[in-house]
Amino acid sequence: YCDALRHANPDPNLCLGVFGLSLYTTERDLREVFSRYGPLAGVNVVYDQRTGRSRGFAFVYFEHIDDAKEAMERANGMELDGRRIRVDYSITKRPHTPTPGIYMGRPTHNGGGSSSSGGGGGGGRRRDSYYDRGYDRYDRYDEYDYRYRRRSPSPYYSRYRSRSRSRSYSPREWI
DNA sequence: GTTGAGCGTT
Repeated sequence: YCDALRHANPDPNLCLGVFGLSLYTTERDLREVFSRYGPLAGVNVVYDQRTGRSRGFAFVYFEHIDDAKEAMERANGMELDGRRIRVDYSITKRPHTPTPGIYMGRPTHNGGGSSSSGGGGGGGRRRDSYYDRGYDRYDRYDEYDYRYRRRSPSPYYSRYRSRSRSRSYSPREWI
């Protein structure tokens, strides 16, 4: 998407990215502003996982594409909480599926292993192209590692394995 | 009310 960001504007889309926000602009504030252009399907301010503060950008989902278009044009450059905001059609459509950040399936020694990769066996949800976008950049093991180091060698393997039956995810899908 | 260029988790 670097290309898309550098060059042309992303294609019109129900999801708008709003950037340059004040740290104090809330989803409610955004909803107030953007619902002027039409019904919203949702608003998501992106927060820093550690501090809990806004990262200064958000995503606004419209229900109708023409409302999204109008909002894009009218709200782009508007001032909000003392900041001039940028509004674009979103490139990414949705957040990544949250993962514990560690591979919890069985190691796939023998090449053939169980069913195909990429889909995963156990009937877990299949990843579609939405979820794959930008995946390798963000869903790194490293991002989560800081929470888990200094613990026993494989705490999650044992903990989650025992629980996994009652949970909805399929271990082999985690990274 | 740190900022500040940014396309994503609670």
